[in-house]
Amino acid sequence: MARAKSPSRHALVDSALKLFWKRGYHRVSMGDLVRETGVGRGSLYSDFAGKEALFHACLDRYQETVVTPAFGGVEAKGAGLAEVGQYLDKLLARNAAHPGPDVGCLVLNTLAQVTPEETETLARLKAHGRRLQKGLYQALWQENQKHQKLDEAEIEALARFTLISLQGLWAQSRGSRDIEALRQYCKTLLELLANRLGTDEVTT
Amino acid sequence: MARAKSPSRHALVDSALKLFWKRGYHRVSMGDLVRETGVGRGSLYSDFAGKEALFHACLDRYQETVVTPAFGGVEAKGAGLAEVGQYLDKLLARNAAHPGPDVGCLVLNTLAQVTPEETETLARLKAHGRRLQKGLYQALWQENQKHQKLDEAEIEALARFTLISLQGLWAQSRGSRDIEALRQYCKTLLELLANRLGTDEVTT
DNA sequence: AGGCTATTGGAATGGTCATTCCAGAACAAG
DNA sequence: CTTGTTCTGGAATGACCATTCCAATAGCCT
Repeated sequence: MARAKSPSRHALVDSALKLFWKRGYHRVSMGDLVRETGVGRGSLYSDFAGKEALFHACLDRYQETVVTPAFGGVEAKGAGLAEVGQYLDKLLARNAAHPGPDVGCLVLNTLAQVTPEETETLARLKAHGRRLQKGLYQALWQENQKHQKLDEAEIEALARFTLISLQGLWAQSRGSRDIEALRQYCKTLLELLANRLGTDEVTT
Repeated sequence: MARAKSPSRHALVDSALKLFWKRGYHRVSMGDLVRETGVGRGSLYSDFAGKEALFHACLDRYQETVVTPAFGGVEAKGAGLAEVGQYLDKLLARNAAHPGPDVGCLVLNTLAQVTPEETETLARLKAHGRRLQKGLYQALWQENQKHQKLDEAEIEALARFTLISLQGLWAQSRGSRDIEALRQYCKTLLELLANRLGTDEVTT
């Protein structure tokens, strides 16, 4: 029936994801996507309803191939502050690997450009936030078991704080090449969290 | 010589600022600006070299009319953690005053959309970051005088952390209507800072 | 009023973009 | 090879945009 698709669907989405991530949704044209993916213009429109649908596929793939590998450790059963530290290390390592100004987080970049009308896109961004929040809550809860200094509401607040604060890390990484500043930020964040939870050293 | 300008130059820039702030640089067209400001198309181009120059004027005016009123207290001589708390209160109050999803911070919104080529714009954004960083450093330094728990390098790191973390607050405020979450974030941030500085209560 | 200058807003220009269309190429099966 | 199907990529379409131009207009001074 169908002829073998030249680049597999995953490869296609990966190429598109790379472009969207680097330049942001609005700065990528369909022409760019045709050039980058190697897939014909007509085929793009028969595989996806349009530019926005393709972007949604990219957001989903981003969760699988970027968020899960980095954040999965925090979501794992029994994870604590140490796993949060490892997550931060992964973010820093990715940042250091890039040559130019970093690309930051696809979700956060999109958030700053999206309009209230693009409800489908917004829904995906919110789901991402809930995912991180939940993972952080579990890890902090686990860590709190050691000394039981906080009640559940306080852990909830601390997880929320961490999530919002982390968004600053991504925003910052877009504009600055100063990796040392980012490293220092991560170190301070971990110290503050450890301090509040009563854990005095964090072993990564 | 010159005829009185219909809306004063400040009023013109204020109108443009409002639009840019709400919708972002790329989502505002010159047609929008003509409609909103009430100034003729030709006049806009004789007063400013183009859209980007007008935007730069808006960024400058943003510093004067938005940043200074909110952040000036932190920059004042002798300011400490209490003034940082007042600054956060002002941010929250502005957020609560808006009906729809908040506009966040013009500088941060722009940061997510700007390209590395727009050097003039980038320079202004970086200057903004330096301004906040400096103010925060001074306030934290002042607060640290009370108990002298930290050395200067640690204060520097704490100021950097606070700055990056605050960027998350603005990012978050764009996507969510959950003011309570923002309030909780501010509360937690202040507590963490106070804790690290040895100040146990923060009176605003 | 009459002349001068600054301002105006509509039209024209040249560009980019998403999306649609379609004629032909590439492929598989008979 | 022939037929039927899928894929391709260039061209066409219609929309939007920044910028430039310019004839008409509105205010100011003498």
